[in-house]
Amino acid sequence: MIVATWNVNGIKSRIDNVAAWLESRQPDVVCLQELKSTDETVPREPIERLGYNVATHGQKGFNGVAILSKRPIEDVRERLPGDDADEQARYIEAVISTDAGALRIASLYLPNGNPLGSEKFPYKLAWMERLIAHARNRLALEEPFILAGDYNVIPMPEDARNADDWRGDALFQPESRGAFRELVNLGFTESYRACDEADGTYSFWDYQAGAWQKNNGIRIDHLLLSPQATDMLVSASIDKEVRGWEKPSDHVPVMVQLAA
DNA sequence: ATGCCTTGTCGCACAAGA
Repeated sequence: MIVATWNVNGIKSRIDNVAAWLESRQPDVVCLQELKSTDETVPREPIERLGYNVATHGQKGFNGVAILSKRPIEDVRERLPGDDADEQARYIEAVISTDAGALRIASLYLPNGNPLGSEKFPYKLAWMERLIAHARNRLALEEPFILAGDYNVIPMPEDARNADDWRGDALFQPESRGAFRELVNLGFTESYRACDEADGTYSFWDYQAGAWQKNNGIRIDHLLLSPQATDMLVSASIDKEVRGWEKPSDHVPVMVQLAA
């Protein structure tokens, strides 16, 4: 089965691209981020027509995450635990039954954190601490579990075409990278890196300054696999050609194939 | 470069993104 994550930068503006990609790639489970829509205004029909169930946690204008699945979506939970005052729609988790048993999957949109010096950077770091605490609890269940989404973290210099351009950016701060490392080191496998894919393939290219044409990208969309999910890992890949489509998102789908 | 695009908003300029 194929499990993917894709920050679509507005589901209403991207619905034709999303439907075309679903139809051609036929993924089993897809985590979406940046819906920029409420639950009521997400265009479900073009997705459901292709055979997908849809679970959304939307928000007007900003954020918003979803899980699409050909199989039934069960036990849906919204919001990351740890801060009841946090109103931003950045996390949804559910359980999906497969031929190999139950798979727990989360779609997350980690805060950007820019600009440094604003309240946004400590919010990002606090959100990462909440994610680490929740992930620790989930790993204790010892089940196949995938944390997929837009992490807004460049893990290593080789995950950027020009790492020096990002030295002053929240996505490449030592604190951001350290928290990401701490998360992975709880026992997750960062699937794309683990599959030893070649450097130079990214998951985001800015709309500005011809970043796509120059391949001036960064790899910030990741699928983290629990040990039980890692046992099923066959391959990892990035559908970078989607960035060259008409009216593209600035992110492209990242995916794993699992033996299930 | 506070720049360069793109999306969404109780639009007619601005916030937010990364």
